[in-house]
Amino acid sequence: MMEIEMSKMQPSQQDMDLIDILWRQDVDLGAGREVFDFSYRQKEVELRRRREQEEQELQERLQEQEKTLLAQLQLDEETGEFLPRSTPLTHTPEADGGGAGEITQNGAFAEQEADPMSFDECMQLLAETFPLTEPAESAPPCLNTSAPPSTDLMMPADVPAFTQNPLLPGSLDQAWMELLSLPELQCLNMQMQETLDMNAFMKPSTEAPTQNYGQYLPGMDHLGSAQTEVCPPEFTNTYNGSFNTMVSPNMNQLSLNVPDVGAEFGPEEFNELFYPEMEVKVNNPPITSDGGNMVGDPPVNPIDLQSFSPGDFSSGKPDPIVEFQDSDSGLSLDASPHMSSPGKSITQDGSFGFSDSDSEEMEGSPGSMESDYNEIFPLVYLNDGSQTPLSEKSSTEKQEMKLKNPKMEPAEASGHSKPPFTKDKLKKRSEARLSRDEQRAKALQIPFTVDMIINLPVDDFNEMMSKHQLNEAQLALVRDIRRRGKNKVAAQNCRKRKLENIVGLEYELDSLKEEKERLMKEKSERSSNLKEMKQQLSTLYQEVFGMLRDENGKAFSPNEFSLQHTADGTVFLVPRLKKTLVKNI
DNA sequence: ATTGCCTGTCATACG
DNA sequence: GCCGTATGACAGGCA
Repeated sequence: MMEIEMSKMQPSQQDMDLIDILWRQDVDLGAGREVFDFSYRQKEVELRRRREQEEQELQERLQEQEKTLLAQLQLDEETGEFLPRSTPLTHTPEADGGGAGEITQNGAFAEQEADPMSFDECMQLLAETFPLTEPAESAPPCLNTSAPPSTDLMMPADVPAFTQNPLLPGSLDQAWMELLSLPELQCLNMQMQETLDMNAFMKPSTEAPTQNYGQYLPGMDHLGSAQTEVCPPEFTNTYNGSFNTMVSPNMNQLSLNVPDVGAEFGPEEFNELFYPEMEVKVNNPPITSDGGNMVGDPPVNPIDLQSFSPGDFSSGKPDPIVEFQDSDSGLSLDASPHMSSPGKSITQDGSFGFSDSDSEEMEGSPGSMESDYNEIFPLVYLNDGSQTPLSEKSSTEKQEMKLKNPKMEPAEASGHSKPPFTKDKLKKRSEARLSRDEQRAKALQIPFTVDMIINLPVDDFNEMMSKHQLNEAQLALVRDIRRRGKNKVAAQNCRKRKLENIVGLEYELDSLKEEKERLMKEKSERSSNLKEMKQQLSTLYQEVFGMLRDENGKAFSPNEFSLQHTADGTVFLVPRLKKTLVKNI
């Protein structure tokens, strides 16, 4: 019993691997890791417990900070603003340099005598002084309702940066820094980071594109950052919504506020908000000392925090999301409507729409016909209608084309039961082949896409051809393309069938071998039985024959007589000579 | 450099 | 006879 309990408490590495695999599989279903991971849940409970304890300490610390903050301020009775006291209590970050982390911009942690004003009084004062900060929150001195972050975040959008409020500079920064530097919150941040990444990955069609265009589209980073600066409310809402859904319920409001900061401010501001100076973070004693029980956990990386901001992911080190570009998602970038959007457009080298293999091919054969074609017709490229010069085509034909294009290359797309790598290679080769034909078609200025040429039914194909005056070379090329395309698919199907036949024959061969083995065994058994029965019959014969006597009580000679029996079981003693005679007769 | 595999293409046969 | 399909054979790319 104890062992079972222990095994439950400490799942083996194999169990953890299994859980991990199952979780990764179920992520698509929207299930979170915590559903499966026992240790994860346990960790959360432990985290919650520790967090409550830390909250207690933080409350006290924040009270201290607020007191020191207010101690440095004096109320301007004309403007109603708090102004720094003339007494130079503050230290600029530069002055602080890499010094003790306790001393920050406003000297929040300066070791001075605290103002006798209570924290509640301070909060009351703050609420009265800053009407923009929604005093309704009037803030019990609890972090969960967290006056500091929320007040900052609720500044109107036209207040450009957090630091522009001279009255609430460093102490709140410091508080947030400390909050985020706590080991538990580091852990939470990392979990949030993971979840955020996963969330972005799981919602590529709705949120991820708008969030990540900046990184997907080189040269458009400025757009991303601009978007960050003037983050539209729906964007922020979307982001918050997605974030809120992914944050575990037991995460307190403090954690929920974090992405708001990122959404409200750009990543730079976000970074500054939490890390006005790296030195402060690095040298901040509470960070390192409090992280004692999280040995090995790296400190919160500003880049990690940056990923909370929806706008510009491109700055700093590569975001994990970037990996998704290379991941084998099974999505064709060429097929993606986003990629054909004006954002990508007819790009730098005019190679819009060409696959990687196309590029490789072009590079691999610099003097080839394809590259020449590319020089001759740099932009007139036939890409599934997006760039086709099909101006004369009727709308019905275009619609037909749109309907038919999605099912192009069916044998390549889905019909194969080959291993994935084979499929990928097949696709790559197919793209290369298509690109050759496309290059040729482009060279001869054929106004159809290769897909159309190959996949249209005969009647439609003929109709299409009849509507365009093509010269001999164009006609020949079009028919070649169609023939090659169809034959290619046929060859693929043929090979597939051949493989299936081989597999089927192998299976049949195995079955026949098994059957043969079974029959041989059965034959052997029957032969053995027959032999045994013959032996028994011989024994019985001799026994019966030996018991027979003639009138004189003499035994019959086996050379002269034999026993024979009929179907009804009657046994006769037959003289051998006689029998021979009878037989002869 | 060789080899085996994969794929595209051609030629041909068949329905 | 045309078209689509099937298949053997060949060539080229690739690991």
